[in-house]
Amino acid sequence: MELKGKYKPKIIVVVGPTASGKSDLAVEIAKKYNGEVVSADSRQVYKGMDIGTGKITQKEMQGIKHYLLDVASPKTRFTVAQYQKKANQAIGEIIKKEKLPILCGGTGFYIQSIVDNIAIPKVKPDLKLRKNLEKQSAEELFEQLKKLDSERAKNIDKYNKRRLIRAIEIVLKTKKPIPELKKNQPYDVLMLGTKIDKSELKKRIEKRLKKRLEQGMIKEVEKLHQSGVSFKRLEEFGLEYRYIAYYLQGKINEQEMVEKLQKEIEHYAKRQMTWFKKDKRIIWIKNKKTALGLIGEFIGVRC
RNA sequence: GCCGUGGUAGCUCAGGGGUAGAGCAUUUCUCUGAAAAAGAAGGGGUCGUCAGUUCAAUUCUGACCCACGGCA
Repeated sequence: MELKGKYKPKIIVVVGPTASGKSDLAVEIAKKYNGEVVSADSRQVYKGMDIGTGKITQKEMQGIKHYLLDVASPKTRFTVAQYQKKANQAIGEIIKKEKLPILCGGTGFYIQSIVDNIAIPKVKPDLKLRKNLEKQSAEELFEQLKKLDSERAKNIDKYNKRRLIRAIEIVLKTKKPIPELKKNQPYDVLMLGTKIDKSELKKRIEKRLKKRLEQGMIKEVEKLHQSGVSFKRLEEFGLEYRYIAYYLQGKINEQEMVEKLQKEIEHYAKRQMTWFKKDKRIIWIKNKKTALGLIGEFIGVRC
């Protein structure tokens, strides 16, 4: 007999680009296999950001419990490190209840932080330091990093200030070079991807965008701003929040906003696919039935 | 019909005697506490057509075609 501790807990992961039907699938899986859903979305963690993020509604949840939604204020900055901790806690909780954890979302980095348990350097963001470094050019920052940590400098994107600043931040705080990225797999995962063809996805994005505008997406952003979320912060969130913020400030008109958003969301979906394509563990599924079948096999339940 | 302006990358346009650029779009990619963020690379044009001048024309000249505006 094998030791029980050797078994890794099984979790299901559902990924895919925006508007591809992940949330629905996750709920179906949960219903069929006694599961609960852990969201992996870097924007849905924020309270009050609902329509713009396409957050699942209470009704759509169909009684299935969802974790990692509404866990932070948009006035604060939520990071992967926090996500990693909270999501692992949630997964632990679900396992304790002897239910099936379903990790579902479109933020590749967040998914990776759980599935591969990446070791994120334990250096908290130092906004003051960042602001100071921000004044320098990418070239200057790169030169600095080269002196501080030549290894890291070798494979960093030397034009990307944000990355350079973070790298310098870590070296300055730890006084040590950044350790190589460690990965391990704490869970036994079945990764499923929802994908639809390009023209279909475009149509779905368009339809969804229209619907959400009718549902009061602009009002939502207005409300956030009134409650004290600055336009600058809203712009930082990207997509809906960024372009609606531009619109509310009169920087663009309504038509420009809608057109730009459509394109930007399409771009976003593509960037997501660039990330997910690399992960060969993902099984791209054509329909729900095959997905449910695969899961049945994976967890050893006959369907 | 006449006059004017313009016809350069998928789109909007810059340029200018030695075979071309920008922004957006498109394609591909990166990702170590901001990741819906932040970045990188590539493809693409016989410069409206035909002729003339010239060593050389996409650039100058002419005709023609097309678009837009004005006048009849």
